[in-house]
Amino acid sequence: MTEDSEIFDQAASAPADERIARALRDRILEGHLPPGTQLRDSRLSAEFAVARHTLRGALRRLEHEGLIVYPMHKSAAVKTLTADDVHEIYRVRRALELGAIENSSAAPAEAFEALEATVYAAESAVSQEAWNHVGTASLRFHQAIVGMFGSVSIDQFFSGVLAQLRLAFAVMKDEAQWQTPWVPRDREICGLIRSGNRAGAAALTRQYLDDSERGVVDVVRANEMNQRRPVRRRRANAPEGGQ
Amino acid sequence: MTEDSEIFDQAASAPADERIARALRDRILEGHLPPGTQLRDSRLSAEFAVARHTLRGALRRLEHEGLIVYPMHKSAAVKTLTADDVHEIYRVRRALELGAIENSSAAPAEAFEALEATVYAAESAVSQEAWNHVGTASLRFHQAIVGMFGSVSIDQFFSGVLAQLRLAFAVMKDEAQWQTPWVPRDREICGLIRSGNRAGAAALTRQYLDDSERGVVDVVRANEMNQRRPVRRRRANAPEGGQ
DNA sequence: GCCGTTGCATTGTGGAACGATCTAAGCTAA
DNA sequence: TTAGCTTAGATCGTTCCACAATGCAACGGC
Repeated sequence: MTEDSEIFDQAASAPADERIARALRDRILEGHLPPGTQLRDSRLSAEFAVARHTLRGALRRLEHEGLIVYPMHKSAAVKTLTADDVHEIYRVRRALELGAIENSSAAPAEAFEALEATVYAAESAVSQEAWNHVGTASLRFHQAIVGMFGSVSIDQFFSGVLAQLRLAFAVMKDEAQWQTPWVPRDREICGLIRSGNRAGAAALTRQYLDDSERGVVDVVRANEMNQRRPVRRRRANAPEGGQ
Repeated sequence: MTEDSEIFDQAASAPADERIARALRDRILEGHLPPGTQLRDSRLSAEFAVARHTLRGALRRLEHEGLIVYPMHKSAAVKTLTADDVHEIYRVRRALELGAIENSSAAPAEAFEALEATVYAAESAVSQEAWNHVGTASLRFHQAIVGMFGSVSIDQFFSGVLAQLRLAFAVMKDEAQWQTPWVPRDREICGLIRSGNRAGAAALTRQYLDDSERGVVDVVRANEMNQRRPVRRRRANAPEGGQ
């Protein structure tokens, strides 16, 4: 309810560049704009019916969030994760998630409730076979882990990092089957944290992150192989594949 | 040398947004633009001889870094830290600095060398009585602590948080005398980390952060008292005090 | 087949303009 | 006098247009 009204407010009164950034972000994270898709500002400004300046502002936002790259004098493009990017993401995950678990004795009760709620949501998504929500729900659990720090800036930062991780999910053929096995492990970690077994939870999480990183790197590497042949741009006024 | 050329390159070829953002950031962090200073885009665009669009881009950057506030339909202004802001900053510092210390066994040797170098730089600043550099040098030590994670994104994030902290330093009357006492404590923490005494280093750092937070909150609170009477804007074409 | 040249698309930035909105001054009325 | 309303000006948010700078791809010479 409060969340609905908040979304509505932002959609209505937010500045145009933020609205457009949100729209593009959604398209990217839903996988409708696969990594590598070129985002030409003239085309997008026409599509969203805003001036080029405004659209560029939205692209700058997404660039800062790490969802797109925006080189000088070149088109913006949806970021294609490299293996190094994935390693960096998991460096952050290890630092923050393990740190938050070590520190979980200082977390308030609400934070533990939030953990439970997110795991339950992920399990619900699995049982309802809402496969495309499973990955997001699982990430929300890990967001809740880091949320135990109680710091809004860390939450925002980590949220951006996980958004980048979803770039990798977006190119998976069968995301559902890849995501599902992690949920029981989330449940187990959640239980250990709530029971106060910090060392156990940390050990399990470390293993979880190692396994997950390996898996994601494999996907990214496989994709690198596929995209060895560079997609060449159309000349003149050809209608451009990627939407 | 390499750093010089890098700075030169950026100053020459970087987009105008970034150049101006850098200039304003420097002015703010040096204390030339005290918190609360209004940053009117029309005036600044004239001053920097760029279009308003370009300048607004720079302001958006600084807004994202948390150095200025930029409300809808109101002037941007240098951020005035509240006590809550300070608490948030120290939540981040506790999470990352203590986490990095706990994790320091996994850090490479270079990271320990970097620690040593930054502490030495701070001590040099003290002995050379370069008072206005002491605070920056000390913060660089803490940046180096977090650097032990080996994650560039965490480094960037933490760098932004410490920049916000410098907003509080900027309003201090005698920053030098405030900063100096912390350097010996930095030295002690550095020694404990390098000797592998993680628990000791963590305990000392925790106490350090508690003391530091108290001090900064006092400064911020005192400033809040002073600024109870709002500075009213000039009408018409009065030349505006700030900068 | 390789390499420089050239032309076009696209980006980077500047400038002017207009409506929207906020702030402050001025005015009216109790 | 003072509270409240009105109004004018300043500033922001956005758009449109223009032009130089840059990069990319096709073209042509060797």
